[in-house]
Amino acid sequence: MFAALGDETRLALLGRLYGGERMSITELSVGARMTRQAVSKHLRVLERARLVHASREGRESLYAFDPAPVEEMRVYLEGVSAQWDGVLGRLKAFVEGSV
Amino acid sequence: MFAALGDETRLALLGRLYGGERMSITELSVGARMTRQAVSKHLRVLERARLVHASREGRESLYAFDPAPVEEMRVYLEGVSAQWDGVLGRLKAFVEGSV
DNA sequence: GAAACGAGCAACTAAAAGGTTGCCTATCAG
DNA sequence: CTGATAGGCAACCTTTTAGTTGCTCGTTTC
Repeated sequence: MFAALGDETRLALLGRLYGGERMSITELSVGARMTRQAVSKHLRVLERARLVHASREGRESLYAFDPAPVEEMRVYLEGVSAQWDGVLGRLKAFVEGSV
Repeated sequence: MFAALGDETRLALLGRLYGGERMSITELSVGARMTRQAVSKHLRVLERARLVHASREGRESLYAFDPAPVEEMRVYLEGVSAQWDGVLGRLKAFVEGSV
């Protein structure tokens, strides 16, 4: 997931889908300075990371933002922060104890 | 920052520094199945992302985990989640209103 | 002071990622 | 039915990234 987000183009795509609107590949390609195929590839990367999902509708694939992974990451980082505070606390205690 | 975290090796390095201990490059290279130079390069990537910082001590560079960017990201994602809930709410209202 | 250790730098190779082009299929509109 | 539109697939090129090797330099240690 970090890898999927670690690309400006993909972040931009997510930004456009973030409004909640479902968009086709061609639609998403309009602003981008790259071909439809390139956009398509990026969307698949995002899809593999579950940040986005597609649904075929007639002749077009509509992509939509998927918030679950973001939420999961948020929760995970909360844990990281909390544990790190614990680590700092123990280090502080250790240093003070050894003076 | 996403790009920096989007690499297994670097995540592993962060994992080892996460304990709060400062470690030298050679120390960090021990478990890794790659050369010291490769580890060194990864550490610089992490350093550029401010996830880690080094301090020279005699002939060795000691690297330490830096929690600030993680915290920033956590806060940022909080905003993302909150706004997204807003987006969903508006969409729901719109759909119901248009029926 | 010499051997050993920790690390930096530069050049190089290999592999992966980002992008393009060309062609083909399915769907929609006239 | 025909033409235009949306997209998939595969081959290809180019740039970046991950990793290695060889050499050099400063710091310890004996």
